Amino acid sequence: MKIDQTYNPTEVEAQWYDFWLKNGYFRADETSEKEPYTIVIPPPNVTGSLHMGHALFVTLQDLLIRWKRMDGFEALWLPGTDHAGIATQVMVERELAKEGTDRHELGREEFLKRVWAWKDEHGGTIIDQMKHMGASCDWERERFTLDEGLSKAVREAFVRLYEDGLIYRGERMVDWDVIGQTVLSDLEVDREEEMGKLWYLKYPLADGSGHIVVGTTRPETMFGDTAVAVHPDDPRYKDMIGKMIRLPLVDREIPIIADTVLPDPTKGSGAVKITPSHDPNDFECGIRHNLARIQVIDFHAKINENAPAEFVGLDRFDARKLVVQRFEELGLLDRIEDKPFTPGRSQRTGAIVEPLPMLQWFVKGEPLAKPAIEAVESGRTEIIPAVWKKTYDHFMYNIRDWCISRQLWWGHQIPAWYCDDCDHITVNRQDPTHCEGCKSANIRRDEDVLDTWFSSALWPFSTLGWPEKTVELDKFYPTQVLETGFDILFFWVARMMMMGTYFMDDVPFDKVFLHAMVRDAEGQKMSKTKGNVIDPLHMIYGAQSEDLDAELHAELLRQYPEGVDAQGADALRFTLAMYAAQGRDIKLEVKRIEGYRAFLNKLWNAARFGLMNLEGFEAPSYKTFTDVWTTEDSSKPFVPADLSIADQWILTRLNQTITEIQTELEEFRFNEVAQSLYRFVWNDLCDWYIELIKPALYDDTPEGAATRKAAQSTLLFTLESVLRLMHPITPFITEDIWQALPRAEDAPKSIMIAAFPHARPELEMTAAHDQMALLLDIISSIRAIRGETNVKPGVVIDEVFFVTEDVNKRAAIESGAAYIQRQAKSSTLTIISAADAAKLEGVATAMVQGIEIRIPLKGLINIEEELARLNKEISRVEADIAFVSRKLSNEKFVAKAPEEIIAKERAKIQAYENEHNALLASLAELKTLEASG
RNA sequence: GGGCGCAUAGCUCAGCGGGAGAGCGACGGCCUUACAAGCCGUUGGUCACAGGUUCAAAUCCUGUUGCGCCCACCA
Repeated sequence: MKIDQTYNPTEVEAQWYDFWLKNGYFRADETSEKEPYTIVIPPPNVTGSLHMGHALFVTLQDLLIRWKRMDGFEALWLPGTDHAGIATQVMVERELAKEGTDRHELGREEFLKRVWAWKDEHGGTIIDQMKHMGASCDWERERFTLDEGLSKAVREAFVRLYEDGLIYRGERMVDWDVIGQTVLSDLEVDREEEMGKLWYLKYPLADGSGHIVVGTTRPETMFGDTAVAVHPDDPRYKDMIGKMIRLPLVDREIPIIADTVLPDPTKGSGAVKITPSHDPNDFECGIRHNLARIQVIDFHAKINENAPAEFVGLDRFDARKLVVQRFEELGLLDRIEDKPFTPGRSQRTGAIVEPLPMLQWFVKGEPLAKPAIEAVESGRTEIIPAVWKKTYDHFMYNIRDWCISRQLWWGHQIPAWYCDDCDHITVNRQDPTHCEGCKSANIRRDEDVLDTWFSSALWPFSTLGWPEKTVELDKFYPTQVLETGFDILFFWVARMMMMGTYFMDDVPFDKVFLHAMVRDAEGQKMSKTKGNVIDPLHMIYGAQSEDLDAELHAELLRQYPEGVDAQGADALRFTLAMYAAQGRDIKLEVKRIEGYRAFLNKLWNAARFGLMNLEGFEAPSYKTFTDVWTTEDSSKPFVPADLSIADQWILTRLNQTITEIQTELEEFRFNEVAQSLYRFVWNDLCDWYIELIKPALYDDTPEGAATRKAAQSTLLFTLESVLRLMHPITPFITEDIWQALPRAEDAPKSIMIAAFPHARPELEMTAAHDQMALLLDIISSIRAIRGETNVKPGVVIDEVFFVTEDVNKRAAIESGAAYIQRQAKSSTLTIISAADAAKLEGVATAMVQGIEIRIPLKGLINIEEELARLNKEISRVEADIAFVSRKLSNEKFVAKAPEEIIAKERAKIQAYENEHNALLASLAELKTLEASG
């Protein structure tokens, strides 16, 4: 049982995933008696590949699942992928374009075959990559939003919502993606402010009595104007209401109408051109006044034949220029103002969307939102961090109907049939053969598919077999936690809440944990154009410079021209957990991943040290040793004999760490979990405990056998326990080491099915812990004197004196002398009285927990240095005294502060004064010594 | 236009009523038989600014400034 001399993450991580998989440890049993703990994965795009955002959610969700699995729950992490309508379709279309064809030439059926082929070829990539992260998903339950079962769920949901009047088809103003050739929902349109212009155009009155000026940001839409609206109370235009305008360029007459809703006398010229076909406001205004709708921009953003000949076929922005030019030529351009505005852009294609009135399918927002709001309000579902609740509420209270139809082929085709002979629409669970209204066989199915997010909204129950009443659904719904990024709070989380409460009559999850966004070290979003992408797989397996893309990874190459070393999935996971403080951007630095790999190397070496010193050590039976974690039963306490105070100290620290981690996990404070582990492993276990027990371990005499065995037991127990605590974050290295540790026959086969530690009262050995803590303080203090007075590390200090009247402390020093001697490189330790201390000449002094430490110099210590050190100490203590006495002399403080605070301050000042006196005495002696040469 | 968040050590961030913490960096010293991917020590901060509440404020309240994000039919 040995492990390699150096920690090689790639080697360590190679074998264990298959081992876990083969043993079926990831499988969740729906018939189990155990309490369920379910997380559904946020399904990544099926054609995507792993990025840092995925790496973060895999880390956090796997952490939760592995923890709960070890903790005795029936843990289900349900994986799957999303068909990602537009994204996937666009990729295949791009491929077709290279072949010089397109989907229309291919036809719907052939095209879909191509997409499925693409999916089959590339769809496994991201799943495979998640496995490299260590994801312990129940792969046997992997789902795909377009698979048979989920398609059935989508169909059922659509039909039911339609039957219940919550889905309707209607003509509404929608945002059209002129590149993607589909409508988009509000959420898929991004708005970013840019500088634009506001053109003031003169529209001549038909009777020749003058003109009216309208302001517009979109002059090219004027071909579709069907009115100009003014406010009835606007004195400037009162007399013009009812008059006709002769619309320039198109030579058509349109009325000036009075409208109280739209025109704002303080904005623009106060008169608004009305283009019902190309502006949402104008659309509404058109309905109010029964205005005609003339579409002048087509679906490819070109001017159509409703405009004068010279404009037909022009791109809308070219047309804009020409319109302005013609107006200027006609002397009808009043003026131009600069004006910032925010055009809507398609999130996917970047195209400036064109608002158009179209017949589309919608889901009603309000009735579905109500119970979802209620669920969060009542605390049934808790959103963490709580700040997001406001955002959720704001969205839900202002929810708008959701446009769910898309003019794509890749997706769930809408189950609606239109009749050519009557206007009946058939919506059915089964494909109909004829019209439900007139029985005609001339029916056509709606060509459109559903928004991808419609199927995602059903994910927490569709993946468990809904609409069938399955055992899985019964066991695992509602899920316990939804863990995802806040960027899809509206797209996904809110909609799952709505659909879950509607179809399942219960929320889809108890808790929603929203994590931060992973960005680069400067806080910039990772993107190809910025060249700041950090690929998780490069971090895990390393990347030679030639593996890196000059464009994509420009920043990384700048930092690491030679490429990066393999850091391992464990180091990446530990780093991401460490970064996962609530409600913040994650500014990922490669250096930090390297730092945590060093931490894992530290753990590795601690284990190696353990193994080297456990040779021949027989592990006690699992049932009586490490198995203490499986039970709260105190009849099975952990009681190795002959524990040293160092042993008791580390066990107490371990127990304290377990307590901390328990709370931190429960409260999703993953960064603190990682921090507690880091501190315990590095500072407590490695820096102190291992050093403290070396003499005991190296002692193979018969007299030392008992303490040696106690140290071995404690070391093994501590290592074994901390591996379990770390396993949810760093599964590979912990398994690898754990498998190498001595174990009894009856131990479990894998750490991942071992029990997660809970704090145990019998490990809280306070007296020994405090005694050891005192010794550690003393050691640190002597080391500090050595360091600051330039005593060479190799030099042994002959004599160290301790002054204290406290019997307990005297006993502690006496019994712990060996620790001090070794750790602080000192030989003779003597406890003396204050009177004898006064006789010492030329000593360095320090104060620890009321104990004076005095080290005679005798050429050992540099006097200059010691004087400097003393003076620094003295001014520090004087500042402390001043601070506390100021507080204590404040009458109000003494009158109003709680008793224990005051008592604490009194004790403090006492201690400071003692220290001060000792230091002053030492200073005086030192000066005498210096004077005498 | 409305809403939310953030300003703490050179850097990245914890802390969120009782005397400012970590990691990295910097500086000094060590190849001490687990680890130089290491060990020992040191340094480093008007906790953005201005008021207020309190015996006590980095922490609570108000305002200011600077960044960031979200929502909004934005002539």
